[in-house]
Amino acid sequence: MLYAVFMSSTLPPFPASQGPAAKTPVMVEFGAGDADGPCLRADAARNRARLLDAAARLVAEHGAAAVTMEAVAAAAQVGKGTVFRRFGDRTGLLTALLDHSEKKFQASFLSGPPPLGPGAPAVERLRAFGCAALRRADADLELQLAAEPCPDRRFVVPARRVRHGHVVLLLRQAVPGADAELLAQTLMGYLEPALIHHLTRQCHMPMERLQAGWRDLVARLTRT
Amino acid sequence: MLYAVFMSSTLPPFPASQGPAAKTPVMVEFGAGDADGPCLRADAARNRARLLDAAARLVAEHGAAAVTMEAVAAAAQVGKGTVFRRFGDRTGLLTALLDHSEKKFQASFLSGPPPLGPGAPAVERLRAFGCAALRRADADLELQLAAEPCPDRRFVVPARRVRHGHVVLLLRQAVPGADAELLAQTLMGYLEPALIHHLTRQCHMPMERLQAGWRDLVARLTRT
DNA sequence: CAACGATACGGACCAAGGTCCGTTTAATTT
DNA sequence: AAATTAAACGGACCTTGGTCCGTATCGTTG
Repeated sequence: MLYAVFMSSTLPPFPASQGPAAKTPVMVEFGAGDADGPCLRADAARNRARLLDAAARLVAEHGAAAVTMEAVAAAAQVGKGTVFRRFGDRTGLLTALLDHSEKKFQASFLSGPPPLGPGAPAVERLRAFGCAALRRADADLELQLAAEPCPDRRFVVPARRVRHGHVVLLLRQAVPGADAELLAQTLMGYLEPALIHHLTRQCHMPMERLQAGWRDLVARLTRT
Repeated sequence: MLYAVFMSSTLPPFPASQGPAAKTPVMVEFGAGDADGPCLRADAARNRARLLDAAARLVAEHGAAAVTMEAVAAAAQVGKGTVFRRFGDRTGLLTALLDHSEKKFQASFLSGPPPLGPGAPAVERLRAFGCAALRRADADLELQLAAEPCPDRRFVVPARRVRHGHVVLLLRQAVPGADAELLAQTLMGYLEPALIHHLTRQCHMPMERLQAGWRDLVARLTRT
């Protein structure tokens, strides 16, 4: 798969910008090791696990807003600096928390059974993709909202690039003549957590309406 | 005009959550006074002007990132608390900075000459609206990015509601059978400052492509 | 197993947004 | 003009994200 490199959103955050630019940061090696970050040192791995565990507990017990970097550090019995070294920033930590389910989702549309995975016609996959994405977003909306990065990073987030790439691919098949890039961005916009939150929680729209909206959207956009 | 109440995005921010809920906050009175905030006390008005002036100067000279609440307060020779009382928060201040041009834009599509204003067929107005919005966004992207509120307020911002309402109206005319609400959200998503920033500044797409994309989008969505 | 270099650790420190509340001042009433 | 009151003022203070760097630890090499 061409964009498999993007799958893990918890690579190394970026080797901590410590000291001036004279530290030869060893450049992140993609694809090393297995699922999680490429072979951390023993203590680092242990702390990472403790931190994620503590963060998850905080979310479960007091909501995403309670996930303060200091609170997490304290709950994991670890120094604050450690949290930042491991996850870069708050967004990174929250994203790591979402990583597992996001990867499952990715797997399902990259290589799962049709109509989501390969095997079904592009338009049908597109339909299924949106509905699945909506369901997934609805599941842990609060966390996804809290994990949203600042505006100028939002489109560079690995998870988003994977989804985007997928939609572009499907669109190119489904509607060859069009500007797939832009069409894909439009479709992705419909799946934005902030929008879903607004529509479902603030406007009280039922999920079915959003899904119908997505199907209609796909229909209109792919109509030749 | 039905949604004229939303036009000024610099009403009173919200009477500062001072003290417990026993202060009878007098409820914001819409539509009082003229353009700017409804008849402030003399000193308040003076300070407001000074603050906006100082903020604008800071943006011009050192970019939006330099617009620190303390920096603005200092530059305007005013206490920090004053800045917050007047504008609520950083987003409020930045939004106030954008208010003037936003109102001009609103006027142009609410009551300006066709094809933007009333008089042209809905689809045509929709096309014109997007292209104008794209141009406007491109003008002071940095500021608009910096003014973006947290995810769960993004859709409640007055300026956004005006635009949204307008698009819904046009869509209802142009494509009667559809779910105009959702279609409008989709279209609005294409005009999101963050997206425009990504496409033009990070992907180096020319503005013309974005505009063509918009026209295509409108064409597809309004096709019966 | 001792020495060593790379990596991780921790918490003091900084910056900036946001709140609080005692004091001052503009407007209104008598 | 004095008294009164609602509103505005200012800056100390709190919280939280993020940085820095001296110290401790891991894992490897001789």
